[in-house]
Amino acid sequence: MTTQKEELIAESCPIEGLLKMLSGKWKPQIFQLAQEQPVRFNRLLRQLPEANKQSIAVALKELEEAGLLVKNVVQLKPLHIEYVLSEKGILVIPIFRQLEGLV
Amino acid sequence: MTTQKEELIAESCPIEGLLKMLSGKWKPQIFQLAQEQPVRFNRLLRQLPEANKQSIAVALKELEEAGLLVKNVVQLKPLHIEYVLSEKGILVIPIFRQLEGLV
DNA sequence: TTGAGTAGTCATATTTTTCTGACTTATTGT
DNA sequence: ACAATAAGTCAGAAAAATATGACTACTCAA
Repeated sequence: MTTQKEELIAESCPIEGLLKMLSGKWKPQIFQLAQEQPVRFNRLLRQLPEANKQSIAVALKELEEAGLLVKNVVQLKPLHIEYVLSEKGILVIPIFRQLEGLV
Repeated sequence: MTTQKEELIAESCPIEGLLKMLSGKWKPQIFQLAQEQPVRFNRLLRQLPEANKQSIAVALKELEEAGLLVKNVVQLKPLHIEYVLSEKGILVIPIFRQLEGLV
């Protein structure tokens, strides 16, 4: 739950909110993997063997809430739920490439 | 080498390190303020009245370590220690402006 | 019917980050 | 001499993030 304090701070500093899109454990890695192919819960558990269910579930939820990923149900039995990059997510990629460039 | 459809990416993720430049409490705000004028410890305590000494000290140290700020001793008595944007810090600004633009 | 795959949730630890208040060392002003 | 400002440091407490292991609910193949 967001406190009053956090809201005031977020309003006063745009960068802070932006960084929260991808800050949090495994979120950068998941965002990376999503650039190659849609990501799925159980596959991520295998791709990131040191991650745990909980963190991956939280990361997927927050990446979706941040508008970087879109959740999508694939009609296979059993149902597959995949997360693909949103339009916004795609726009973010070249910007992070620039940041990588100046390190 | 086996042809693995599900590739393991446990270790390297360039974005992750980049985000750490500015993730941490008060670091985005301090970076913002540093774009206006050099920042100083005690002045930050007044500019960010909800922050505490410890966090500001840590933030300044880490922003310096990340190469975004440069520490500089001003020969006033008592000595003033100010932190100014580095070249790299200046290069980061327009990139974050782009990120702000797509929200 | 049993076992394995799908995608999670939940309560409880453990770990990491942040906060609090006392303390330091040096200089200036009254 | 004493209070105020500079720039911090430190230990311990509180809060937040992350990890662990058990559990749910559905489908498929043997």
